[in-house]
Amino acid sequence: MTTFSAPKGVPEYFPPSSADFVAVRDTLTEQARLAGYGYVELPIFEDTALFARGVGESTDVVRKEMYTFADRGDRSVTLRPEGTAGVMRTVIENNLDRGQLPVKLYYSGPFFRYERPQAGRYRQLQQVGVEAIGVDDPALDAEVIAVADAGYRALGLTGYRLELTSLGDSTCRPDYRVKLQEFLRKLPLDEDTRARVELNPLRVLDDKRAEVRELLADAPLMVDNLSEEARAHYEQVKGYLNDLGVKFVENPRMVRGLDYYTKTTFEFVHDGLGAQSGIGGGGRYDGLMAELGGQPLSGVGFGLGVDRALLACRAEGLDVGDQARCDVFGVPLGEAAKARLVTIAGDLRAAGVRVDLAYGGRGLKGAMTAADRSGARFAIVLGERDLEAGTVQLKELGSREQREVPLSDVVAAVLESLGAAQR
RNA sequence: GUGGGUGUAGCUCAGUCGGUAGAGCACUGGGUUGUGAUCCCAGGUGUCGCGGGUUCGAAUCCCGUCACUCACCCCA
Repeated sequence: MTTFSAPKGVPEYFPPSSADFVAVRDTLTEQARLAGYGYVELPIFEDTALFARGVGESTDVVRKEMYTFADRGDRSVTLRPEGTAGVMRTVIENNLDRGQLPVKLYYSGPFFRYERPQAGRYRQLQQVGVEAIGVDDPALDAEVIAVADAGYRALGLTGYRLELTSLGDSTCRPDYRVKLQEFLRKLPLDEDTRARVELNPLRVLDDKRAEVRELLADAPLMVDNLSEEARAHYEQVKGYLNDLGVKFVENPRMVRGLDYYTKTTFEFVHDGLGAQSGIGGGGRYDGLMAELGGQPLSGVGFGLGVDRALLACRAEGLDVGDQARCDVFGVPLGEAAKARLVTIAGDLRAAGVRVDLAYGGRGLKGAMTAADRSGARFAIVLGERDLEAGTVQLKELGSREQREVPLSDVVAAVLESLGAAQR
C-alpha cells in the first residue's frame, strides 16, 4: 500500500498545536474588527495577469514564485501569492469604492509561493490582512499599523520591533531612482546585483552582505529625497504613531518585495524565528487601483503571517491557545449510566459547556485518565449506585474535591461550578 | 535555483572498533472490580529512508537516490 505525504513546504496544524494557530489567527482578526474593518472572502486563485500586473513584473514573487497552471478551459490561473491585488480586484469589480470612503476590509486565509521551504518560510502560508482604500490620510496609515501592533501585543509578544520608512510618491520616486542608479552603477558589484540595479535598484540597498553594505554607506536615501507632500505625509504618520503610543524605528533602507508600495511602508520584525524574521508588513499603495483598471484611489494595508506570529509566540514561550479540549468530562460506569450521561452531555452542550465522554467501555481508571488528559476542569462520574440514588458525582479534577449532586440539577450545578472556577 | 546537516519504535533520540537494535516519553492492562497527576509491575511493533557495493557478517564503511531540515536568495 502506498502512503501519501503532505505537499512539500506546507505546514499542518492539528491538536494540540492547532489551538495555538486558531488563537493567533483569531486574535489578529479581532483587532481588525475592533477598528471597523469588514470581512472579505476572496478566491484562492485568480487570473494570472492580475498578480503579474498588481504585484509587479519585476518582483521575485511574480518572476519565479507563483503557483501558475492552466485550468481545463486553458485559462492561466495562479494560486494567490498575496492578498492586496485580489482585494483591489473585488473592490473594482463590485464597485465597493462608489460608496463611502474609505473602504475597510480584512481577510484571512492561505497564500502560496513556490520557494524552497525553510524555518518560517512555507509554500502555503497563512496571512491575516487589512486594506483601507480611498482616503490618503496619514491617520489611516497610522491606524493600519496600530491594528497590527495591537494584534501582536494582544498575543503577548514583546520581542518584536516595527520598522518604518517612506518610499516616496510618483513625483519624487522616479527622480530618486535615477539618482540611486547613477550611484550604484559606479560601484564594483557582482553580476546579479548589477542586474538588480537596473531592475529594482531600491532592493540593492538592503543587501545583507557586509562588504556590499560598506559600499552602500554613502548611497542616497529615499527619505532624504522626498517630495514636500510625501515628507509631510511621513512626518504626520510618525506623529500619529507617537500619539498612539506605537513604538517604531526608522529604517531608510527597508525594502518591500512588492512593487506597488508608495509613501509609508513598514515591517514587523522578530528575532526569534531564524532567518525569516519578518512577521508582518505593509504600506501605502497609491497607484495600484488605477493600475488594475479602477479609479485612481490610494490605499493602505498590511499582511501578517499567522504561521510566523505563532513561531514568534513559541520563541517567547507564550501559551496562546486553550489546550483544554473540554470543560467537563463524563465518566460512566456501565451501560445504563452511559445512556444517561449521553443525554446529560447533550444538555450541557446546549447550555454552551464543552463536554466529552469516555467512550468504548473502558474501565474507571482509564476513563479518569482520559478525563485528566482532556484538560477538563470537572469530571462527572455516574455509576449504578448513583443512578439508584438519583445523583451524580461532580469532581473538580484540579483539587480532587468531589461532591454529590442530584441528577436533576446537573446542568445548573455544572454551570455554577464552572462560573466559580472562572474566578 | 545553489550550498550544509539529518534520516533507527507513534514521538524525542542513543547505538563504541563492522558481529542481526536500545532508552525515555506516549499508549494498553494490572497493583486498587467506584476515582485521574506520583509510584511499582507487565505488555511491542522496527523493511535501521530506499537501491546497489565492500565483507564471513553492514544501522555502522563506500556509491547512488529520495525525503526532511537549515541557510543563501526572497519574503509573511
